[in-house]
Amino acid sequence: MVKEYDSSMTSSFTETVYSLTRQIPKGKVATYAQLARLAGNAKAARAVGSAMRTNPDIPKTPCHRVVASDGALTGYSAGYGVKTKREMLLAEGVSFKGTKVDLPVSGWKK
DNA sequence: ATTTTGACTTAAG
DNA sequence: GCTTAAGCCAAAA
Repeated sequence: MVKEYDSSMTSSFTETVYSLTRQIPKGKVATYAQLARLAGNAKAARAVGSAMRTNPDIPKTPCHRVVASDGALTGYSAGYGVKTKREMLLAEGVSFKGTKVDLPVSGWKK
């Protein structure tokens, strides 16, 4: 039997980020810096975005719930870009402040 | 192994 | 409030 590596056991910074992203409750949003910090590297916010860009599975990893440190919606590989991202968050009950997310209200944890 | 790039963040003008 | 510059880390070429 060929040894198949368990996708849920891969030890990588990116995998950790995916796990955290899946833990984001609906109607809430987390920032890249937040995930980076929870992943172990507070300064790896950029790497978090790179990991998301790899984006293995959309329904499995709600990357649309991840926004910039200021609540601004950045990039998005699916749909029409940030446009779709905003619609998805809005549909989940996330509060918006103009073009950005109201972090104090819809921010993940506090 | 080295270089490039990228869905970031903060500071300064 | 927006733009530019520099700093940071990790994955891909």
